[in-house]
Amino acid sequence: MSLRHALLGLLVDRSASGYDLMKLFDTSLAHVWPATQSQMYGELNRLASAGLVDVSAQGPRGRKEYTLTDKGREELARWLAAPTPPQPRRSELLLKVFFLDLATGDQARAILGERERQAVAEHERLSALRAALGGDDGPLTVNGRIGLEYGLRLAEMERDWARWAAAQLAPREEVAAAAPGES
Amino acid sequence: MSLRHALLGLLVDRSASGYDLMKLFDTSLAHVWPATQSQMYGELNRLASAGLVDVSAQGPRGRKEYTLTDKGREELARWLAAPTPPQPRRSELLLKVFFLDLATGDQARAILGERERQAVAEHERLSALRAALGGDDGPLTVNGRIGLEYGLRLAEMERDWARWAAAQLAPREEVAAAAPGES
DNA sequence: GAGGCCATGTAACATGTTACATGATTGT
DNA sequence: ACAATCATGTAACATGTTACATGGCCTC
Repeated sequence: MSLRHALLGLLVDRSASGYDLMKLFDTSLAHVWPATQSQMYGELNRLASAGLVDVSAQGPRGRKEYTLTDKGREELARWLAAPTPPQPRRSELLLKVFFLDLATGDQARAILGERERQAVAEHERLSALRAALGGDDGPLTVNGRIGLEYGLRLAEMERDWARWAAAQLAPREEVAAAAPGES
Repeated sequence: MSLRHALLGLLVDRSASGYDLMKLFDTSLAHVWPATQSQMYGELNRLASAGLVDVSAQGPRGRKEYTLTDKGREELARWLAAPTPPQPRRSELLLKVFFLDLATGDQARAILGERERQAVAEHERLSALRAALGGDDGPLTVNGRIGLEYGLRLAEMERDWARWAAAQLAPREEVAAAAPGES
């Protein structure tokens, strides 16, 4: 239920409408906690009902500006202090790897090769982002850099793993390729 | 919708009941694709309706043994050959990191320290598992080792990242700690 | 006055979790 | 006969996705 905390967090140093929060999300949190527009408007209403935010102003087109309440601030603090259980990862890639012997050698190489490319692309994307951050060192930038670093390291790890895994596959193929020639 | 493919995959080289599949899951796939009992029975019924599996035998206590059909085999092959889109990661840890400046220094250190411990524990668990696999080299063991290696590398990456991140935090603290003394 | 953005919402559906319900069979 | 295990299922709820609906405001 952490979309709730993401929204509370964004409201800490500014009041904003659902629409504003959506935009903020897309340019910041989207990569660690994707959420759709539907979800956000729904959650904001629930947040208001629960008294964690207030509708502090009504604007032009039915615009509702939300402001964090003390109760909301408390909830956010509680969440930050609470343990973060390791969440079970659901990975389609690893599921395919589990059944890799059901695929042809070409398919297996394609699966790993594709992931390697994806990881490289992701790494480049994040590198560019980090470069754009520049030498700033405000608290927000420090946080951002720490999160970014996670993504960079993950991408490197996946890239290297995919290469390694493809190499593990190779011997099997040599055997399969040699056998028909020998018979 | 990959629970479906996980079940099809498990049925490739054996027929089994829902109960059997549940057990198999818990001792193998659970770490890459967690699923509950409820979900599996439901999915098996849907799989049977769709003609991807057959109820090949009925046993003692209403036991239904499922067997993969040709259509099911095709669907599995199709899935393996289809691209694996990188799935957006939803990470509560990274969400907290994003808001790390809202926490006290102690809280921030606790969050990262806890993750470091979790990563170390996970690494130990997987190391033990790998040791138990031994020197076998059947196709299943090769797959298993590749998946395991992913987990090991991920755990190492998280451990190192958490240490690095904690170090990034330190300067901020020194400033905060030094300032009162200077005044 | 038209197109683009601002702004919020609903409906239908898919997926996943927890808890509960029910009962048969097997081994001791 | 009792407990453990086998075996399947339903109900309620939470979360998340996609698509659609509706309309106001602003700028050119």
